[in-house]
Amino acid sequence: MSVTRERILELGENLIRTKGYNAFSYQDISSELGIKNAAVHYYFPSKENLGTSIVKTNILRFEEMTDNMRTRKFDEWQQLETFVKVYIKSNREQKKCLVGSLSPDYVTLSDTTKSELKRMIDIILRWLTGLLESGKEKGMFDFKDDSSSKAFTILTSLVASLQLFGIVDGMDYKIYCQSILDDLKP
Amino acid sequence: MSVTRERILELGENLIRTKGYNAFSYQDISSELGIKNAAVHYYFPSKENLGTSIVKTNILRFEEMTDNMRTRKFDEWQQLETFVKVYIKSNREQKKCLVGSLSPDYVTLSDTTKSELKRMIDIILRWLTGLLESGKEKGMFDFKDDSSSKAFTILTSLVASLQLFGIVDGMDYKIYCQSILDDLKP
DNA sequence: TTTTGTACTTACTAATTAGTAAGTATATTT
DNA sequence: AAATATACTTACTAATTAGTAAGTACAAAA
Repeated sequence: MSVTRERILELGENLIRTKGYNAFSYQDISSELGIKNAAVHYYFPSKENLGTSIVKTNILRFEEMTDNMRTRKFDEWQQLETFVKVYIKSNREQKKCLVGSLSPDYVTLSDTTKSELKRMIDIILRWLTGLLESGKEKGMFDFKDDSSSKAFTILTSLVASLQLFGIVDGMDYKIYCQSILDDLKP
Repeated sequence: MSVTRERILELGENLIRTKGYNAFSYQDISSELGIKNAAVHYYFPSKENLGTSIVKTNILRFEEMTDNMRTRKFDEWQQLETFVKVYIKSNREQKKCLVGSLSPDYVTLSDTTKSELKRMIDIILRWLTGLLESGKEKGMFDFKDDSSSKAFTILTSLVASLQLFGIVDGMDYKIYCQSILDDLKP
């Protein structure tokens, strides 16, 4: 794969995760990479195409992470902590996560981007639900709700906390994430 | 106050809460109200001005709600339930809340809109923290964390759940909100 | 050596954007 | 009756947007 293509993907993702989908333009990308606007269209004919590709890339990255944890036989706590660390890194870089960046703009996205985003959220929730379920069975986690509700609560907490931490001050993100994890301790 | 001005405020808020700040235009408002684009500028010279006015209006509305609950001597559970009902109504109308709509676009907002949004979030969090604190003292609520962390968790859950409920299916928003409330029961 | 494919640039278009300056109709005040 | 304020419209500008068609430089394959 072309290095320029990968740079566009990476920069596009960063732009979505800082400015949002509807606030970034092909000019933002081309000027940053020192190429012309038409060069971006050469790799990604439309913004819809670029957006969809970015989501697809993120799905693959997530699946690589979970596959990797499974082959390395991470237990439920280790897997959850690894997952949370992704958000801690995002917060350190002053970025939102892709789900938290695109979801509020859902109605303005094209059908293909919509369905990839939906797929991404489904994949994350399915993984997290399974993790909570098996962790609960083993007595590693304790919570009242059913696993899919709890998965949804944890995901929404992480997603929106990245959005709000860029605004409110006087809070420590790591400590906040730790409280999410502590809440699951038996 | 002019009826057109109020219509613009209401429609602008709805547009922000459905399409997002960077996806709505003065044309969206003028065509819907059957007036000209310049008429919107007559009431709100700039988009920044309109955005800020919408946030200010929402702060007033929130303060009216909490003042009203205080004068009617609502207990902590009643107050929390009333607060949650605002989100249930939003979800029914397929809208996000204003905080959840504007926060992801924070970096793209003007300074005045930024500071009003920050003020709105601070006011909500301060109220919710106080509510949780006094409810905990009275033994009505039970939770591990400190009140301000718990307030933050509840707000983020509500904010992001409105964003994600528009995408994932097969979940009942009322039941989800109930599980947030149940979680606080002693 | 010619052809072909890759990776772009040049040069544009049509649409949309926020915003403005000047005019107009109508009601209210003086 | 004249002046003034309100609530707009008309008619525009300058900037930005996504997107395109045609050309170019260069390397690799035939």
